[in-house]
Amino acid sequence: MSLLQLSESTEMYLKAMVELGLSNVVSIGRLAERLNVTPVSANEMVRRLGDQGLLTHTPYKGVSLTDKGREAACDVVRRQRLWEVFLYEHLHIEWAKLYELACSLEHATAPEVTEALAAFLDDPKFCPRGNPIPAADGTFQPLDGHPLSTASVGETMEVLAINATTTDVLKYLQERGILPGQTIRVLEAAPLQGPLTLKVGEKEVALGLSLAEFVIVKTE
Amino acid sequence: MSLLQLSESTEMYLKAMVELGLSNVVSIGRLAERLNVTPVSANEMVRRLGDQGLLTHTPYKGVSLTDKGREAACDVVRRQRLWEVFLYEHLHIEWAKLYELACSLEHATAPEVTEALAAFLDDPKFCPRGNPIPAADGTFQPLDGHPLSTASVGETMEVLAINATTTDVLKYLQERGILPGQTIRVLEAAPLQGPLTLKVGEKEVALGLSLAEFVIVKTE
DNA sequence: TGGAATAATAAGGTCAGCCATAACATTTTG
DNA sequence: CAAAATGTTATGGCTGACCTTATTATTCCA
Repeated sequence: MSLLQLSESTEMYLKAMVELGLSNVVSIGRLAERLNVTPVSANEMVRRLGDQGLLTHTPYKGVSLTDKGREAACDVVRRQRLWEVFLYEHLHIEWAKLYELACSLEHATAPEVTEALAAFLDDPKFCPRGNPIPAADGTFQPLDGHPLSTASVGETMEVLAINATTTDVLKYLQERGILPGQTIRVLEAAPLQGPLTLKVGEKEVALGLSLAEFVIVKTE
Repeated sequence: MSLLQLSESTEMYLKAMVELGLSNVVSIGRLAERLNVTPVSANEMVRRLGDQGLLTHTPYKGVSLTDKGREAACDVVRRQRLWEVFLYEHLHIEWAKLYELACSLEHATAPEVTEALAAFLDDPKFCPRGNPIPAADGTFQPLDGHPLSTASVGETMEVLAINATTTDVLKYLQERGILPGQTIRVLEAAPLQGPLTLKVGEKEVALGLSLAEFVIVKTE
């Protein structure tokens, strides 16, 4: 079990690493973008986290989690997603706000509260955005899916999860019916990184590629 | 409704002001002691909070909340105590740890979560330590009681609330059966600020005066 | 292969909320 | 009423996590 005292900022970096792909090498730029800091700041912070043994940074290549970092990160993500479940299922908080509200709570949650919460919620396996919840022992089964942005025209898919975090993006997707469980089909992909045209339920929806990255789908 | 963004530290100062007596003039020293900072730091911070219009400081006399400060403080205390109820009633967290664990959560709680939580808990009026929970509209009915430290020999009283916050103090009192609802009698008060000897249930308990300050009682 | 994009590094700045030390003011108390 | 306790103010310092600006290094791609 992890015994480290992670700062709030550290937790955000770790969480971002998981959200950008648990085992991926992530560029400083992408990390900075996700965390809304400048690349220079991300670089500094990555050095600090490297010093703490949480991740490794290969200059000009990118960043990846160490085993220690992965463990800590899973713990953080577990807390985050458990709170999402609680806020949604029991407090009936608006779907699009779950991430942001759960995020603040996550940073403030002691291990015993995490586990008591998990028990209270009956050990849920997925958060309301469709993402898997790491287990108490640190095991974590990433989704068997891929971003909608990599889908090809004609494909019919099921939305597994929404990987976005900001309320506005979540609201945007929700308003268009792009939610976990939904079936969608790619009707058209505009050239030059243009938007996708999707069939979502009965409706046709245009979706920019960068938004499509947040939508994790599984081809049926 | 309060619209200010209060820092965590600010919230702790406001909370301490309520806990030391909503309408009392509190000395910098007492505040510093409760918050575990040096008097110099408390002084600085009090100046900052004064600048924000949350409290007034009369040099050499003490500090008291302004109306604005009282409103903000009640809000903070409401969140704190609602979380205590949740942690106790639903997550079955150890009584003595409630304050500390709820404290972290409190700082991370958005207004909509507070109100959804209150509804979920069915608008409780008291926290597990016996303290009243301020209402959503800011009204707050302090307890009609006084600290055990001011009781006189022979008095029989009911414990209304425990005003302590640290886990060790709460645990100490719990171990001696000094809990809300309990009836106690002062058998003896040692001179020179010495300890009280109490009858708690069947047992005799010695309790230092400074601990007795945390025990709010009502003479029967 | 050379220019664009991306990344790294350096230097210096900000801000909140603490700390210590020290000098000085006021209040309480014995 | 004097000494002790308490409170105030000033100065300077620290830390974490950001920021900007500027220079330099590397990688990617056309």
